[in-house]
Amino acid sequence: MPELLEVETYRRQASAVVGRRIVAVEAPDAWYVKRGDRSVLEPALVGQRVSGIDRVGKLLLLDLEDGTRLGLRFGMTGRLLVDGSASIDRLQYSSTRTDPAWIRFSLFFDDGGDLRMLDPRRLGGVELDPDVARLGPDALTITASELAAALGRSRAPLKARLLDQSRIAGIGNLLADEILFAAALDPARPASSLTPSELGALHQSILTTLPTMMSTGGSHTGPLRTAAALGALCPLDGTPLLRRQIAGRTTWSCPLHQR
DNA sequence: ATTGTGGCCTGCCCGC
DNA sequence: TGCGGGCAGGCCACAA
Repeated sequence: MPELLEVETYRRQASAVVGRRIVAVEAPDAWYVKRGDRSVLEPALVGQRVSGIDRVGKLLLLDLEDGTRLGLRFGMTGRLLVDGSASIDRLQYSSTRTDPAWIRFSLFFDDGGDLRMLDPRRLGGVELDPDVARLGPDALTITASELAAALGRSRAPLKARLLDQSRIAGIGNLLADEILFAAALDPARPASSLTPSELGALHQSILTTLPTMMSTGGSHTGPLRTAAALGALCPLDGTPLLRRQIAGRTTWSCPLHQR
């Protein structure tokens, strides 16, 4: 999916619908509605005003005036359209086209506007009152002690823990690689093997990498990803980058400075 | 309990 | 130009 950065962009964009009243719901793809279908969504949503927009990790939340929350998950290829326009018109590994057949879910508002989800691969979905407690602290604001707790005494690869949404919410495959690259840590290191200073470096890396990449344009704009695409040499020391599968995901790292 | 694997879906790109 | 294979930013159920 879009990772945390893209969903944060969606959140800002979706704030435009706060205060509007929902007058209709379109859910043409039953698969896309989790834990229910349109017959459950429609009575829960129609007639209600959107009171706020929230985000936890990669989950976007529309708060309604009666306390109901609608969760939007974007999977790997989901995009958001508000009033017909997109804040992100290009997603890595998704299409740049806007095929109407890919509209999986729409809300229509009393002012004539709408909010739509476009998702070619259908890996996202919408869910009424999703269980937010299953998510760990949001990566954008995680504290050092929360990070230490998230890694715990696990022998699993460091990267696997960073990707575990129940431990830390929001980090996807590309962000995990960039964070570990900037922290000079080997993604395959056991999560519990970090020294206090390495843990501090990892925390700093999360808190600086995310805002930096947010400002440069998203999860695919990091130095590591860029270098991997260009010739697979480490931008810091010129060493050929390593490409491996870790936690089941393609993983890029520098074998020299990431230890 | 923790950790790893496979599957879900579909579009796109590359090489033949 | 057409086609098959491989790839993909996520998430969940399942098994060891």
